[in-house]
Amino acid sequence: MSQVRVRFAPSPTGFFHIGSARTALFNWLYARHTGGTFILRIEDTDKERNSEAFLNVIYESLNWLGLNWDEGPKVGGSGGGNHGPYRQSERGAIYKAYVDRLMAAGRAYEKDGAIWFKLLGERYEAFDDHRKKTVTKVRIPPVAIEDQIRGRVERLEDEDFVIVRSDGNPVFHLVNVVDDIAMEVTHIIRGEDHLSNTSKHVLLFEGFGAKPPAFAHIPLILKQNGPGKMSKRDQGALVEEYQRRGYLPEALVNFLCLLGWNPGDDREKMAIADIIRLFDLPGVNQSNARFDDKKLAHMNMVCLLEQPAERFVGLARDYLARQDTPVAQAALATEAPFFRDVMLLSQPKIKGLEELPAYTGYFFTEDFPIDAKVRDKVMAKGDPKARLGELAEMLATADFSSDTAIEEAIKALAAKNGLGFGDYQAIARLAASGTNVGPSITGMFRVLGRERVLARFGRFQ
RNA sequence: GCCCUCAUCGUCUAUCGGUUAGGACAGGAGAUUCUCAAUCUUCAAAGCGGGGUUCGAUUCCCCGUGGGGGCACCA
Repeated sequence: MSQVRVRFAPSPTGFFHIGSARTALFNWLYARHTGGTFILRIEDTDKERNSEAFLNVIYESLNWLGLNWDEGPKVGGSGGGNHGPYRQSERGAIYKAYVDRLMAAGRAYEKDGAIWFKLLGERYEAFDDHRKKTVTKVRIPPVAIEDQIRGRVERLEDEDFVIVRSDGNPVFHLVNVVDDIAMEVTHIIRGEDHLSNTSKHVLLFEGFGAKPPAFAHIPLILKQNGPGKMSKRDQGALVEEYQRRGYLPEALVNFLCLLGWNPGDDREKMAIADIIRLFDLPGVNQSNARFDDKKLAHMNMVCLLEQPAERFVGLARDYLARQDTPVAQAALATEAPFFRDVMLLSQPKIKGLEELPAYTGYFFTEDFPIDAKVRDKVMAKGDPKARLGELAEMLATADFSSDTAIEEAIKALAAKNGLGFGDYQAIARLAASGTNVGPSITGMFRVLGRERVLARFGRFQ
């Protein structure tokens, strides 16, 4: 029975946080690394905040990240295992049975309408400074765990605590432990914010006569600016935002892996298969990590550059299809080969798919804007109108079949007039695209085609 | 206030007692190029403080300081 079973247990709040994503990721990696089972369990005991739409946020984010679960909701008919149901809202009877066992064993009692877990030891009264009242304490030895990441951690738990509220609802600590026992979870990989809860959990495991699983508390992700851990309200905290902005899931996954873990050498960009092979719990860092969107953006660019042509064109199409702007509509309405050419011309130049509309807009309409500031700057130097005329005349009969053919033609023209390529470049770009940034003008001309280029030159004032 | 935990460039990190303390992102400079990116070269940038242990500590121990988390009939 050395089969690893790990679980990711989010509660459906309507948001899928970057920190949750990493917790899910580390659990998933460990399961895949060990050939174990990755369980998705929904902690939806808070009925007020629970809804089907909120559940979908979780499913969609996990799916997008590629973190498939072996047991849990939406897996086959029975949840992919015989440990279901996997939503806590459907496990009430199980919790009740476990609490009854505790009561029968004298490890739980009722007080003020709630059910309390009973610590076994000498009792005494003490004044609690924080709560400003006298409480009953219990003398027991501190609870010690051997954390897979932090080593030995000891903490004293010296008060009975509530496990079922007076309204009949079981509390987090109880359901969490009961489910981990019932689902035969072997490793609990969770955020460090739960480290202080672990003593309660261990006591509960023992109260149920169960051997506590291994614990691994991973460091937290701190917000980019300001103090504290990242929370849902922080800029860039939601997974769906990256999905919406056209980030590649493998880029986010790779980035998240590096926040608190590394392969032990200088490798950063890695295939997921390699990460799975190299990942292990003792390799996880102990200190919190600050989120860095610049590094994420860089990782995304690296991934984008690596994409095979057809995949990139597909990604670009998918991204634009979600935009619902005139530019995106126009782009999608063009012939597939033209669309493809434009995207492949842009692939090595952009840092993210979200730059696409602004970067390629002028390819898809004749009604593109002319940047006034750029125009002023370009027109102020030399005699751009004359250069444009010479270029138009030459291009009317030039070979448009390849970038190099166009390049040679322009260079020949420049040489003939005792000028350089640069004397033609700026005005040609401005007339053809309305701006001063973009792919090489030779590529731009080839893709636009002679007719369009000359027409744009002709219209340029 | 109490408890737990962490500590290397601005940021993410490597180093498992002996290194010119390495890499990446961000930043500076340069090269290249038809612009902008990318790319290449290059510069700047770190062991929180104080005690120990040791021939020798970034590395091990203690104290302090600082950061983070937790102290509910929230999850």
